[in-house]
Formats: sequence, C-alpha cells, structure tokens
Amino acid sequence: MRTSQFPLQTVKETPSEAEVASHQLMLRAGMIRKLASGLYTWLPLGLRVLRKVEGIVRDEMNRAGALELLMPAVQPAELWLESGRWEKYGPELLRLNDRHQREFCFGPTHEEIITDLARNELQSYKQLPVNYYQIQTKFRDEIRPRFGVMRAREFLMKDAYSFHASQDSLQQTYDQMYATYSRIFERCGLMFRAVQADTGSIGGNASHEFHVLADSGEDAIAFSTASDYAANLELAEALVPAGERPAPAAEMKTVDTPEQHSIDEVSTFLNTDPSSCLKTLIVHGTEEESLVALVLRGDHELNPIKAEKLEMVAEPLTMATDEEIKSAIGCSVGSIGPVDINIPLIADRSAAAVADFICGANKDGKHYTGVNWERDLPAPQTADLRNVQEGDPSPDGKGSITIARGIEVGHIFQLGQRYSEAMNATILDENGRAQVMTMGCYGIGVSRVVAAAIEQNHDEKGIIWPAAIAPFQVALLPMKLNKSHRVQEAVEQLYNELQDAGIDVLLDDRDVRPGFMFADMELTGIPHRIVVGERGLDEGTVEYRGRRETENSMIAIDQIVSVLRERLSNDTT
RNA sequence: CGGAGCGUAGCGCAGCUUGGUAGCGCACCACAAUGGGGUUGUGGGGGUCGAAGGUUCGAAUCCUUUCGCUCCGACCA
Repeated sequence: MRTSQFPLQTVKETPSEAEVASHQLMLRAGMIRKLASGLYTWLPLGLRVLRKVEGIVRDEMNRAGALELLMPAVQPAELWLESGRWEKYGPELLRLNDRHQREFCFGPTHEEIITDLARNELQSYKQLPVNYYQIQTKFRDEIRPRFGVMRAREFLMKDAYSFHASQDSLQQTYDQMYATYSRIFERCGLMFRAVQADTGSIGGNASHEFHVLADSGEDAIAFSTASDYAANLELAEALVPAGERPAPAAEMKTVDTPEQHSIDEVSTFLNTDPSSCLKTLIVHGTEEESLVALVLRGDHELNPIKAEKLEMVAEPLTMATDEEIKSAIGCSVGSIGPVDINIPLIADRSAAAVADFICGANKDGKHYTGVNWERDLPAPQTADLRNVQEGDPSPDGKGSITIARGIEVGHIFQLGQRYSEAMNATILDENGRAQVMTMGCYGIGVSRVVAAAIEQNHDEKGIIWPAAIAPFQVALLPMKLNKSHRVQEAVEQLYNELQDAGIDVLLDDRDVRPGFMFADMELTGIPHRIVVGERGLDEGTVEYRGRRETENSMIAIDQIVSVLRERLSNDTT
C-alpha cells in the first residue's frame, strides 16, 4: 500500500475529549472518529487492525472446532420475555418498535437467540456437543460510555455458545476455550492473565476473565507470588487471620476526638496505626428501612460485591444517608462504632481478630480506646467483607497477594441451564428422555482488544503495535523521492520485493519532509521501518529501525527482505 | 440518574466579566524557497458563535428554555 492511495489521517494535537492514551492515540493516528457518544467510525487504518484481531480470533475458534454463524443484531422481544430478561436487563437494553409497533431490541448479547436456535436445530444427544460463535456488532446503552472504543456503546464482539448433554462435556469445552483464549491473546502479542471471576448477573458456575495487563486498566487483579492463583479483586477471598485474637491488655476508655472523623484523622490524633482502629459503615438492609452495620479494620477497604451477597444486606449495596444515620444511631458518620449499637452488626473476619481497638463511641467527638470483643461487646457475626491487599496471604495458601491492573477483554462462563431451562431447550438422551441442555458462553471484546493493545504498548511518540495486529508490518520511507532517480528506482524495487515476500508494507510516497514521515510512522505504530536514501545507496545499504529501538542499523539492500522476513516470523510466534 | 464543566472554522483555543466589523495556532488551497526529525515566506478559502425564545437601536457576549458533549459516582466484552 502507498500513502498516496492510503491517506494517513493523522493529527498533531490531542482532541480534548480523549482521556486515556489509547483513545488519544487512536484519534491522533486516524484509526477512529466519533459520531456520537459511544459510537465510532473505524477509518481504514483502524479497520485494518480490527480485522487482524478478528482474523486471529476466527482462526483459533475454527481450530477449536467452533462453528461460525451470524445472528441478527435486532431481536424480537418475545424471546427476551421468555428468558425473563426483557424486564431484568433494564435501560442498558436498546428497545425499538417496528412499523407494526412490535417490540424489538438491538442485541447486547445473544443467549436468547442462540438458545432458540438450538432448541429448534438440536434434537438428539448425538448432535452434542456443539459450539456456535459469531463476530458481530453489539449495542449496550452504557450509562457512561468512556475511553473511546474501550467502553463504547456499539462494539464488535466475538460471542460463542456451547451446548452439552452433561456437565463433564461442558467442562471439556470450557477448558478448551480457556486454552483457545490463551492462544488468541498470545498470538495478538499481548501480556495477559486469566483470572477467576464473579459470575455476576448472568449466573452460572465457573467463570474466568481474561485481562490485558495495563496500569490504566479499570479492574484490579489479585495474583499469588508463589502459585498461578489469580482472581478479580472483587472475588479474591481475604482469609481468616492466622492465630488467636490476643488477650485484652488495655482498659476501655472514652477519649475526646473533636473534629476527628476519618480513620486517618483519628489514628493520627491518637498517635496510633489505622490497623488498630475499626471503622463502622452503615448500609441499607434487606428489610424495609432497615440498616446494617459493617465493621472493618481501619486500613481495610469494603468489597461491595462481597457485602451485597450477605442475606441481611440490600442488593445493590447502598450506603445509608447522613440523616438516616443521625436518626438511627444519634451521631454523624465520623463517630460510629460497634459498642452498644442498636442495629444488626457484621464484622469482617480481620476486624474480629483485633484486640484493644479504637472505634467511634456513637457520640459526636468521642471515641473509645482499648475496646475488646467479648469483654466490652459481644463477639460479632463475621464474614469476608474486605478487598484483599498487597501482602495478604494468597487464598490458595501459597505465597502472598500482589495486585495489578487489567483490562477485561474476554470472559468465559459455565452457564449451566439458566437459559435452556427457561426456554425449554431440550434434546433426547440415550434413553429417549427429554433432557435440558447445559450451556457455556464465551466472549471476546474484539474492538476492546485493539484499544487494550495500545494501552499496553505505546510511548510518547505513539502506538507500538505487536506485529501480528499492526495495520502494516513495515514502513518504507524514501528520502527525496522526487529528486533522486536512484532512490526512486531502489525504493520501487524494494517495495515490490517486500510485497512479493508477503509482507504488509506501507510505502510513504508523499512529497513531505522526512521528519513528517518519521513522526507519522511512529504515531501509527508500524513496528518496522526502512529508510532508503542516497547516503545508504552509495554503500549499497538501507537503514532499518524497529519501533522500540533508538538507533538505526545499516543493512545491505539485497539482505533486507530476508532480514525482515526473519524478524517478522519471530514476532508472530 | 445525581454532581461538575464545556459547546466559537476539520482540530486546539481566545473573545463573553464591561453588548458595537468574529479572531489566533494547526490543518486545508496557491505560489516560491527548502529537502535526513512535524522547514520557511507570501497570498487565499472556510464560521447562521449548539438550537429556540427574550431584553436591546444593536447579542458570541445579558436573561430563559432546550439539545449535545466531556469529567466524577452505580454496569460490562
């Protein structure tokens, strides 16, 4: 391809709307343009990358024996009513009416459609297992679209759904998809981790998320230093602290703590450590107008997912308002404590293991010190309520926790019979009896992978593509193209040779100054660059530089194609 | 949806407080010079100032309404 035929729509200035690196760079490099909130046009340069990711995904899915199909993006309401999700899915579902006022939605996912297909197409256990997939545009009316195509409303997704006669069979396909996903992200040249995940609203048994590791990622992931344990922070268990709670050593006293509200303020004021303070959070309970007190160690953070799984606690988790707290407990937020509190109380397991602690006295401006469970107040009901922290023991008993950030690009689920049962998707088993099928589902955010790749691989000059998904593998830059016949001849010949070698090459034949070309090629992230100029030609060489390198190397012009071919084959493995 | 902010040329912004010819940089077009890290000069094209209504002799500017977008909190590939 030549830049004269493939214009680079690059811009020097960063559009003000873009917050994160990938969004800024995708706009600046001319990969995408925004049409409206959460809606993007993929320009030719961006589409080349999207198609390459898509190609890898398709290739690996096919290799795993999955069958590609294509379902409609617009779906009739009936099926969603049948599964119960027409009500449940809420405002994120874009609903439409046709000219006859029949109700439809634009598909945010396709469980209903595929289950409907399966119940019609599949009659016998002999047809199982099957794994159908598609690569298709989805729409989710996100509350807050953000970060360009990272969290767009319309996005490209690969979604797969498998059907089984047994849990064993599901487990086999699940394991195979786990391996397939690993291969896909490896081939994309990305650093990623598979982590245990919450099954969330979709429900089901096992679930893993695949995260591209990047400091700007929205999710926190807990890893073990000594094993392959990895879990979403939402899910990672904080273990019961080892050892007995120390015996009380101090007298319980009331102290004045004027204007000291936060744990930091109180612990600094009393010259102690946050870990010896307990904080008490008041949340709404399941019962009408009821409140529940959650007690955590001062240096720990509440995990809302864990909290809202408690029977007593309302889902979704909401904090009580200042007024509710004032009227129920009689003090303001900064002075609440577990002693003599008049609402149900649940303590985090770590908080229950602290002796001689400091806590609010349920009177403004007062705290207690030297408080002890069982002596000064009853031993609490306990639960795992907190986020794990760096340095906590790993839940699998091996090593300790480190925390990294990631971007969720894939998610695999064992759905079980959630949809097949609701929609009566059955097959006949060996005994001729109807049996509800067991399902799995497997998603990859194809357009998000593109953004995540940039988030993980960029520098101050621009994008640095992994070779397998780069829009072009090699940039060919002639110096003084319009002034030098020698350069012209050499570069044309090289261009043809590279193309004949099956290399994706972009020849910059614009009449622009070299600095302009360099800047554009670096911004658009083309991994390999060749400069052809008079200087080199005198010696029979061209200049080569990899996108991550800072120095040129001179390579004989008759060697360059084989050198490149070798580097590219190393890149893609 | 709640809170904050912004809408002026394709992009980045000034002008608004104190009403009076709509500006700057980048990009774009033409010519010339330049030609190995976003070069320079000269000349040029492009804006119903988000929209509607009001106040006024006169509104980008003041008032009201409305739409859109971005950011901070609850969803997910």
